[in-house]
Amino acid sequence: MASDFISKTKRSHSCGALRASHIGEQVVLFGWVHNRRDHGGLIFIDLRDREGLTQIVFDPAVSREAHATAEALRAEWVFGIRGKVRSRGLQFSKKENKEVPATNPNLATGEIEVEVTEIQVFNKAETPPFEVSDHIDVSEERRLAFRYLDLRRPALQKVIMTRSKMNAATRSYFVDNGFLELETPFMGRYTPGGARNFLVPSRLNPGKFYALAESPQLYKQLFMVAGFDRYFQIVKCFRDEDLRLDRQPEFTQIDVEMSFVAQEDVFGIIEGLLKRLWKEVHGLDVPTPFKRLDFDESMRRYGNDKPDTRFGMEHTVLNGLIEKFGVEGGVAPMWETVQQKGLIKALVVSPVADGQHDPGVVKAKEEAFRRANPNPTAKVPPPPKELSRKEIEELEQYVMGMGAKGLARAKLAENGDWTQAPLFKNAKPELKAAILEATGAKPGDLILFQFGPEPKVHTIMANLRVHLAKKLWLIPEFGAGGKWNFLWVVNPPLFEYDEESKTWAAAHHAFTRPMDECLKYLDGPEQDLSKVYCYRYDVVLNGFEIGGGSIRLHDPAVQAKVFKAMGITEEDARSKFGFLLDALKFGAPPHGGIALGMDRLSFLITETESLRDVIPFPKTQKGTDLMTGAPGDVDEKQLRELYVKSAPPAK
RNA sequence: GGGGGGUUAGUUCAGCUGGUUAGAACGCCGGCCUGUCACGCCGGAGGUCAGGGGUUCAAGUCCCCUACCCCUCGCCA
Repeated sequence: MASDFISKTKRSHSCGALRASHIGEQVVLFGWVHNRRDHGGLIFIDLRDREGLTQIVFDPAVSREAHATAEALRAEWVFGIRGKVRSRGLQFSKKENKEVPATNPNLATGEIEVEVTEIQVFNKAETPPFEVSDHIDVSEERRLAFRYLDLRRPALQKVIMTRSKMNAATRSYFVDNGFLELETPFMGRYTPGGARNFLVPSRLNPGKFYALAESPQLYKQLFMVAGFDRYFQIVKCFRDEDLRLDRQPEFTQIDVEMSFVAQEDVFGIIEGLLKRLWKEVHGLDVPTPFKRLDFDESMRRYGNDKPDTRFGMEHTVLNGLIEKFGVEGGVAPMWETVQQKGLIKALVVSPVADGQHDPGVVKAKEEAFRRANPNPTAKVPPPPKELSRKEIEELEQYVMGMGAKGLARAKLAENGDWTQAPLFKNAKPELKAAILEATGAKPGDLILFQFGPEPKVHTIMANLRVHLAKKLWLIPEFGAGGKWNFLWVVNPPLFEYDEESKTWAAAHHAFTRPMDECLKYLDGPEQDLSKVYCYRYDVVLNGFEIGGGSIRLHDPAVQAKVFKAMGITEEDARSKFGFLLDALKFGAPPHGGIALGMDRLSFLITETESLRDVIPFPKTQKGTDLMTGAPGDVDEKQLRELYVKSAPPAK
């Protein structure tokens, strides 16, 4: 009986533990059939648990009974064995024409095997819908539907276990630094603004709803008011917004708040944490402090506030130049953009020199080619130096998908002519020369242009820049490529002008502290909301925002001015955040904090493709769970109990 | 809400300009095999071509609608 074996027999080792030093020992292993190789006489099985694989051998000369049982074993059956560790012995090598040790260098336990004397099958398994193996290709859809099988795959297990290690390291780091791990409610009051909330109807309060917390933001500030001084929490947050490869509706933050600190104190703590995590996971020493980049400069050079600084191709703003030449410059659409207070940006794509490609990408493409072309004399195509005309046309389709009207470009011939550049047909030679000067473009280069409304141009050019870097193998499709470029993006403006409503709105949450030297622009004779910068910061890694925070406004007087500037009446403010405003009146310490995206951190540190690879049970892009079928129907009675009526749109 | 890509055997894919019996690899089943390790060899089974509608003598292939998956803009810190 299975239970007998378990109750009488203790597991002695994991499947990743045994080494040559164990040879001769009696051991007991439990695990799953990972792979079987039946030679008729001998049967080899790779036994798998979360720690690794161990080859076990069934030899009829050792145990006829165990061998007979092993003949029936199939993939993913669960069983336990008792046996003796032995050396793998010798194997004839044709290459070396002699006997060599039969070790498997691919396995940590490759020096040994276990000769089975007793076996107990705990459970059979149906043939799984896909192999539990790292080397096979299965659609993510299938994998999500059978997530518990997918989670058996060693590569995915490793990622999930790394995440567990990160959680432990994070807790110990913060505790070591005097932080308290404090909990906050998930179910709170709905407050407008920011992300859309998931709502939970209240049965005890007909017609009322809780909102699931999009973050513990307000609560953690209350912890500071309450005097806890240093808070952290590894906490789930909920946002009912569209998903992306780096966005899930429920996700985990490392949430932090500190009293009596300035911006640099927060940076120091977070740099220390990230240093610790990279040391723990990769054994790497991440250099600190991280680089600091002004928000405005980031927008100018990269078009977004989370630049990937692993490669160049920075943007050049041409507004000044076009304005100087005026309509006589000969590029009417750009001149019009200047008139309409739009933005004109250029980006230079130079031929990629040998050795500038990402070595990982080169290697991966080579291997893929070798797999597809087994003939060893087949010549591997070289890495791309530049874009073909067809690829440039594809780029145009790509940017038009983001709402661009087209992709203006100029290919610089060796003789200095501008080709493929109808837009510059009538451009003054002096203007062209000035563009070359500003962008640094040389013969052989390709210059790409966007002009139009500022936010759109930024977005398109930012995405185009990354797209090109991947296309030209400057960075891998995913993963770090050996470069971990951490960066703080700092000093953003506090307000954002909203074209639609013609008002200034908070670009961040309403409790971000303006810089002292900007206070005079909040109101009075010098008022100019575009000049109000604030203590707000994002920490960025290789083009992903991994966290963001701010120093908070703890002074009710300044708070009142900010609300007024945003057109929020005292009444409004009271109804939205009355409890926090009250709290600030009772002696709030200066405080500030940050929240790091734990999922993003995990997926970057493990160099996986998507957040779904570091979340054990993730949602699809439509927010569904392919395994459980959530979200699902509920019956009328349940809805009635909650005083809720459901009215989905007719098909 | 918009743009792009996809859905063919259990899995990953091929299937040309519409043409008569829809293929491959892996997996699965059976047989053989005492040193394999993504074992090997021989044989076999396995298909609602996502669903619905249309065009046609004829549809996996062309057209329309729907569903689902992925990337992305908007949205989202």
